[in-house]
Amino acid sequence: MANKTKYREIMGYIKERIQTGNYAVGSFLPSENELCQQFNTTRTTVRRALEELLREGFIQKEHGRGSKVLERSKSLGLLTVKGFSGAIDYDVNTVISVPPNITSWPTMRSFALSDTEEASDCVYFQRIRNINGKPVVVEDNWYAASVLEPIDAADFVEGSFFKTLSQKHLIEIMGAEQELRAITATAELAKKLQVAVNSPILHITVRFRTSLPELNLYGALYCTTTEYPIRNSYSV
Amino acid sequence: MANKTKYREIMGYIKERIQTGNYAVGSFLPSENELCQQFNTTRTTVRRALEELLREGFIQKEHGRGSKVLERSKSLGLLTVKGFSGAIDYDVNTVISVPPNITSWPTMRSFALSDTEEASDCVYFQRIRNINGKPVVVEDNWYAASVLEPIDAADFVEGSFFKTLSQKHLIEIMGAEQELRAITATAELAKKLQVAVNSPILHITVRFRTSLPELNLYGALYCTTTEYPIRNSYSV
DNA sequence: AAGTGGTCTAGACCACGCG
DNA sequence: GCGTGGTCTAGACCACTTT
Repeated sequence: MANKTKYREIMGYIKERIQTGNYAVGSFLPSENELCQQFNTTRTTVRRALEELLREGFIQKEHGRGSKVLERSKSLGLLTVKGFSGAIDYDVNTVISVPPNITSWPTMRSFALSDTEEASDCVYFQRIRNINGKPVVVEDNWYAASVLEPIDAADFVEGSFFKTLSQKHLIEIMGAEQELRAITATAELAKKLQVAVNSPILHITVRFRTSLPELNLYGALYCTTTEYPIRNSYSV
Repeated sequence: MANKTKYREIMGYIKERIQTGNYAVGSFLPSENELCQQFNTTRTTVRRALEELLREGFIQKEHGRGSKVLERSKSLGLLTVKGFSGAIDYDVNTVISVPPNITSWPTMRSFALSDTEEASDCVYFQRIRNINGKPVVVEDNWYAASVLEPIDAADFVEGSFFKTLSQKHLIEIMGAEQELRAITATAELAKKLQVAVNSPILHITVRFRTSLPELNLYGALYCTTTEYPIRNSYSV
C-alpha cells in the first residue's frame, strides 16, 4: 500500500528484508548513517522509521552498538492475536464464508466504538475454520471502512487477515482485549458448527489494536471446543 | 526520577498538569510552538515529549487542531496473568474453600509436568470467587511442593495468591499458557456455582510460568459467564 | 488567511561499546 | 579513537482545520 512518506518507505524496506530473512534475526541493521546514505535522507527520518519498527517489535536498539533484528514471534505469545492459523496445532483450513463487504455495524457489541468508527460504515466478513474437514470455529470480523478499504477475499495472504495487513499494508497487531463466555448453541450456530442445539460453545469477542491508531479489528468467535480446545499464551 | 533530558522535563510537566486537572480532560494542550517558547526549545524536542504522552495514552493528536487531553484509563495488560482480583471490575470476594494442603497431583491435566514436578508432591488449594455474594468462579490451583512450601491461607495478601508470591517471596509471573473450553455443568459444579445442571460453563486450564524457573502454577477454572464475562487483555 | 500538527533537512554535541 | 545510537537546534514546506 502507499508509502507516501519517506520514513514509511524505509520501514517497509527494512520490514520486508527482515521478513524474508535478508536481515537475519540476531544481526544488526545497517547503521543509521548508512541508512541515511542509502535513502538519501537525514538521521531524523531514518530514526523515525526505526522507532516505528522498535514499537512494533521488529528490532531492539543497543546504544553504541546498533539496531538488532528480533525474533518476530517473541512477545506475541498470544495465539489469538496471531489468528487461528497459529492458534491450533492441527491442520486448519479456512473458508471465507462471507467475503469482505461494506455494511453497517452490528447492534450487539462488547466494545465501545470510537467516534470516527461510529461515523463510518464497517467492513464485515466471516470465516469458518475447519479441522479435518469439520467446522470448529465461526468467526465474524469487522473494522471501520473509513480507515481501510475492504480487502478482496482473493488477496488474503495464506487465508490470514493479519498476515495480509502486515505484508500488504504494513499494519501490525499491537494488542487485544477479549471477553470470554460459555454459551449454548442456537439453531443457526448448531447448523454451522455441525453440533447439537444447546451444545456448549465458547464465545470470544475481541478487539485488536493495531499500529494504525485509528484502526481496531473486532471479532466474534464461536468455537466448539469438545475436540479441540482453544489455546492462548502470554509473555510478560 | 531525574528529568535528565529536556523532553522528559516537558513530559513530566504536562503529565503533572493533566493529572492535577490543570489541563482538563477534553481540552487542548498549548500548541507545539507555544510549548517551544515556554521551554525555550525547538519543535523536535516538544514533539518528542508529546509523542511519549501519546503512546502512554495521555493525549490524542488532531491534525490541524491540536493535542487533546484524554480520559486516563487504567489499562494494565494481562489481566489473567494478574489473577482474577484484577480480571473483573466488580466487587469480588474470594473464599478459600480448600486451604493449601499437600496431596498428589490430579490425574487429569492439560499440561505436561516437568520431571522434578512429577517427582514431587503437590500443594493444592481451591478458591471460590463471588460477585455480589453469588459464586462465579471455582478455581483449583496446584504447584510443586518441593519448590515452595504451602502458604497458610491466613497469609494470603488481599486474598491474592500472586500478590502473596510477589510481596512475600519476590516471585513474579512471567507468562502463561491457557486452554479454553466450553463445557456443561456437572451436578457437583452446578451446586458449587448455583446454576442448573448442564448450564454452559467456561473451563480454563492454565499454567503460569514464574521468575523461579522450576516453579509453575497450575490452575483449573470453572466460570459461569452469563452475567459476568471473563476479560483478558494483552499488549505486544 | 492564519494556526495547527506532519514531515523533512542539515547540521551539532553527547554517552556508550569496542578495539 | 572511532563508530554507534541519544538528544537537540534552527530552520523549511506541506496538509489539515478553523475563522
